[in-house]
Amino acid sequence: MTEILDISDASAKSQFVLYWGDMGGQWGVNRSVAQIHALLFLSVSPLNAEQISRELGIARSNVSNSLKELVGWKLIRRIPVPGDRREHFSAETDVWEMAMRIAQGRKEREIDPAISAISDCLEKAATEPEIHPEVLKRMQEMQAFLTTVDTWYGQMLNVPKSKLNLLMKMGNKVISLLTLTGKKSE
Amino acid sequence: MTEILDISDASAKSQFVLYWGDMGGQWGVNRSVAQIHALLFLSVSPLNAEQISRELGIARSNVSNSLKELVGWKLIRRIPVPGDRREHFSAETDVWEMAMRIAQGRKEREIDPAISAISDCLEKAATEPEIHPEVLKRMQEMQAFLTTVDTWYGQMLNVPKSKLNLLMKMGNKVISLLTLTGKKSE
DNA sequence: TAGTAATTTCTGTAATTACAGAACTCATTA
DNA sequence: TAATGAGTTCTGTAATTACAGAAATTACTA
Repeated sequence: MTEILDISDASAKSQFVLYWGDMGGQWGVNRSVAQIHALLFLSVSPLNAEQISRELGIARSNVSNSLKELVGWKLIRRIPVPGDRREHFSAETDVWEMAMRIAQGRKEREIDPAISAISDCLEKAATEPEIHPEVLKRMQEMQAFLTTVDTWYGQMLNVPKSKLNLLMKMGNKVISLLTLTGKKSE
Repeated sequence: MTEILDISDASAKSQFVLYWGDMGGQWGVNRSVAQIHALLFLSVSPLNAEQISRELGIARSNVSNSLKELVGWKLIRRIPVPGDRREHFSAETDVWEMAMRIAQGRKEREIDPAISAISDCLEKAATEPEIHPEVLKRMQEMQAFLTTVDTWYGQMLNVPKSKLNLLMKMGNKVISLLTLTGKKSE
């Protein structure tokens, strides 16, 4: 009988859950998923589906599907609670780790398919001698760009978080390090 | 009387437009908008709304709204064509520039609102002495993270494209430059 | 093996979003 | 000032997506 989440501190916390929920809209995640994620992110102990359902007032089935999606993004994971048959879930709370999981998911869902789609186009273009050279060039540039970004993403995902943090904190100072090679640009 | 786009090379090009259109779905852009963007991206000369409408078979009104949205993202711009009263549009074709415009838009629409939403929560949390310290900590970490990313984004947006390109091409090699400070991480 | 709790999948409905076509506005020219 | 062309806004419908509740499945317990 897991203790139901104490709601006495609901205000700031539940406000966070609500905000996060409809920001999900902007981010392309539906409200239920985003709310559940927020709730788990702020929960100090793992929650089961039933608790989440009651806490957020959303249907049990919806919770089930949303949890599946969050697990798919690796933003939450199943936590076995000894002596309790029900599945419990808790969220990744390291924000950097979280960001990297999301980045990984986006790479797979957004960039990779784009690259392969453009590859198809370029293949077909190769069979069209009459294609306008400028059109071909633009497709190629897009392809090259996406490939660069993809590779970069892939590399960054394997960089330890602390280094990433450092890198970002340095921000554009990093640029000066490169300026040794000092080409004029734009 | 602007010459209508020659469709003889339609296949690879129109395939690109179609692909791009439904990849828009993944990226959170609707099909019409994405298709129009793709079409303009591959067009060597500016197009007017009527041409776009006919070429893609979408309603004139829809084209009008979509163009407005693309202009809002600064991915296309109005091009006055001398001797033609109609408005013509052409897309940014520099892929780096394009990416930066999108990044800028996302920063404004996704990150900035998130930061201010969390600020609200933290403000409210400050008035709740009973709040669980761990909950507070997590909110703060999220806030700090988003702020770091936001600042970083802001700085990167002002870096010349060629440097960005270089930076990405170097990828994780950049990390080694920092390793001088050589902390062990994770 | 029957019974029950937990979870998932299915089915229909509600809500949202995308879109076409019509109506309208504004500018231009006759 | 009427007539025409371009562009936008409005209105209703279609398509999609989100979701609740029911039915079905799976896992455990007696």
